[in-house]
Amino acid sequence: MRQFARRLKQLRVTMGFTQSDLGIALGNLSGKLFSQTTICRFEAMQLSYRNMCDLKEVLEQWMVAVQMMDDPQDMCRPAEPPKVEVRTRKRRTNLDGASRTTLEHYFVMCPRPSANEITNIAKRLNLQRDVVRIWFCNRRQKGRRENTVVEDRFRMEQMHLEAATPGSSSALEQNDPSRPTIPNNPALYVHPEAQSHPKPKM
Amino acid sequence: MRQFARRLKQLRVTMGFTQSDLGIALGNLSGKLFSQTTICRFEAMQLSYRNMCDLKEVLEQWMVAVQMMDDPQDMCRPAEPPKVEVRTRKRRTNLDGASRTTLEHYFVMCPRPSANEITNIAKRLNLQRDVVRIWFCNRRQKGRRENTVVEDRFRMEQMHLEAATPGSSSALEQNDPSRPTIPNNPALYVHPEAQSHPKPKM
DNA sequence: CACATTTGAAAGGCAAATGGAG
DNA sequence: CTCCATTTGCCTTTCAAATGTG
Repeated sequence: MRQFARRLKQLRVTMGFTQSDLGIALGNLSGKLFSQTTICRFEAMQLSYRNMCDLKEVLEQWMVAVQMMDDPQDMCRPAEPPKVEVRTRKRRTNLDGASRTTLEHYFVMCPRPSANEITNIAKRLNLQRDVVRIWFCNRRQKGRRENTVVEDRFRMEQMHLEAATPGSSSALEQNDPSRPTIPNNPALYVHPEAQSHPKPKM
Repeated sequence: MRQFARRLKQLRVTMGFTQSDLGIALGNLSGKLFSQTTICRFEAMQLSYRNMCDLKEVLEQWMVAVQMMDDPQDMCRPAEPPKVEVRTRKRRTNLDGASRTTLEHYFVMCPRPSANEITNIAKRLNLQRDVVRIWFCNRRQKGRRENTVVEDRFRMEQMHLEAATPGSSSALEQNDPSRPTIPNNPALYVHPEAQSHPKPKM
């Protein structure tokens, strides 16, 4: 896998593609378009193993296709316009600060609005209903997460206090596989292959 | 100006364009294509005043064009392929870690290689000659910059020492308009209009 | 070439969108 | 629909490549 990521990057660069270009190329090659960010993560192996595997497939397709290309340089770059309209994933909405504040306001008043309420809020903010619905879902999720973290901290403090019995003060502090300390992407544990290799840093 | 930036962003968002989209749109509208980064900076007013003014022109063009568009949503998005070939600015080369290290190595040996040496290095690294030449230019520039900073620090320390004569210990320390402490973009001082407004933060 | 400036590729933060299960 | 885990991307920022002027 690590192998593959490396090869991919190499090919990409020698073909003069940016991560962004590649993402677009995937789009009008197999209909699955990706952002520069995702390509970046793939190359840096910052995705879950599953995720890596899924992406690997389309990327493989691309690698084959590109090498057969007559015009070695670009060709995939300008993004064919008439092609597929398979845009499956909805474009990420970008809520502006104002909308966010308002939503937040609604949230504190009622974190779980009814279908009707959602519709109203959406109308008032001039947003798609689903955007609002999803926002509340995500917002709740966030709240829960934060609570969890707090609890965890609390729990940890307790543990520390209780562990105040100096039995074996060996520096094995960070041996707690039950909560890996990784803040954001909790899925990113260890890839099956990833054994030692303490981050080659490049 | 601040006004304009705000209006631009608003229009962009309501038209469903991302910063990236807009950059591309400018490309196949007036031939001057910009990265998402630049658009971001414009909206955040993080460019020099001059720079802002220059960009403002093309952006104005876009604002007009978009509003006349039949298809309000996209249309400018897919990036027309046959259009202009005016790609003036060279695509930014992305040197990989290895090349960089090697170049750095050459640099310590000889920070100012002759034309021939440059050609050789380029050949050896399989890079465009100009890329190498420019790299050395920029590298020297960086070196100088760092030296300057170091010297400045040194100078400041001296000043502090000398200022040990407590004559008027009023807290006017940070009144040194000759060196504004801004590390990166030294051109980004204050826009003519920018008066107070201590960063609206959004 | 030096120096100032413009500009962008890649990476990071935050969170919007998806998908499976209830 | 909700919860929860996960995928994915918009905007941002950093570092430096490219440009322009003298």
